[in-house]
Amino acid sequence: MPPKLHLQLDERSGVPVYRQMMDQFKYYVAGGVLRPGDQIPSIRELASALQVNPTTVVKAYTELERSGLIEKRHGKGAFVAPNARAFTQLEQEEALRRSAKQLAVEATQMQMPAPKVITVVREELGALHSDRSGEDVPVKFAVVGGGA
Amino acid sequence: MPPKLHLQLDERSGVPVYRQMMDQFKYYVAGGVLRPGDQIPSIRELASALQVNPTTVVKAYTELERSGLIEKRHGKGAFVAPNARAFTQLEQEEALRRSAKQLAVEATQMQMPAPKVITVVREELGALHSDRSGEDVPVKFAVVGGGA
DNA sequence: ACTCGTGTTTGGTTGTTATCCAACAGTTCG
DNA sequence: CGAACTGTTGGATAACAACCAAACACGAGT
Repeated sequence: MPPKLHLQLDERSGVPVYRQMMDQFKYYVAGGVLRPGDQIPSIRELASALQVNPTTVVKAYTELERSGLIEKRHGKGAFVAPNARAFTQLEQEEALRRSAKQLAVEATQMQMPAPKVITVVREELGALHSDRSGEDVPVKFAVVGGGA
Repeated sequence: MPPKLHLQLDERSGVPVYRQMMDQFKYYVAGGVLRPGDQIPSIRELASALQVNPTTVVKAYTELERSGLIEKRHGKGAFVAPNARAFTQLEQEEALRRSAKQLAVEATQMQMPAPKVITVVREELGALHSDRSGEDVPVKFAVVGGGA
């Protein structure tokens, strides 16, 4: 029972596409949305859905497999590895801290007051939480361009 | 009177170094820390301080000049362009929204509750605000590795 | 067997990123 | 002038990212 995934690529971020895909699978596993044994999109399927080259997905999946997070099975598909485990709350915090730090650096350089930063973050969180469209739509994966 | 800058490179972010440098100069100008006419580090000086190749700084400066944010003057140095202006509060919010969105995506994928996200953001903001060491140190630019 | 969807592999092309080295040229000051 | 800064330019190398295309191999179903 693979859950609905919502992978989001930002072309203008400068971050390699395969890295973005890797990161987001990691987050899904870290948060327990994706659990051991769950099937994830096939290489061709994901490549098609995200409009990227299949070899790019291959690279992401290969790296994820090398790190032990997923398993590719010839002829069957790709699955979350049996021993892949969700992060503890502490680990999740540390994982999120990287992005939070980047945000903090930018905000500080712009001399933006903390309350305003918090407001923006709240808004973005809210935007995603309310974005539960596609929940019972017959689409497994939604591609959302960078939003800009 | 160029203010003290605190440029921070994260090698593991996947974002090209010259892009990181560009972004941070943009933020400093956006927030009014860097103002028109202010001198910014020379190419060689910045390259040395951040331990990157001078040509990498050249690329960043050239792009920034092309976008009208700075000016390079042969033999004299690099300066914030006369017509470079700080962002309005609304523009600052929009600029920060990009990073905030990325943070929100990750948090959501990890199913992290909003309050916990806010807490982490607050902590990182606080860490930078208290990090005023090097304020009156005879160093113009501090290099801070990705922090991890 | 056949077919379809799966992962696998190979080779090539294109463009980007970043490095290193070297030389040239403008500015300022002693 | 000469020294010490500055930006400018060119060539070369290496690694990486992403694309494209074609073929090969495994699994499950008909």
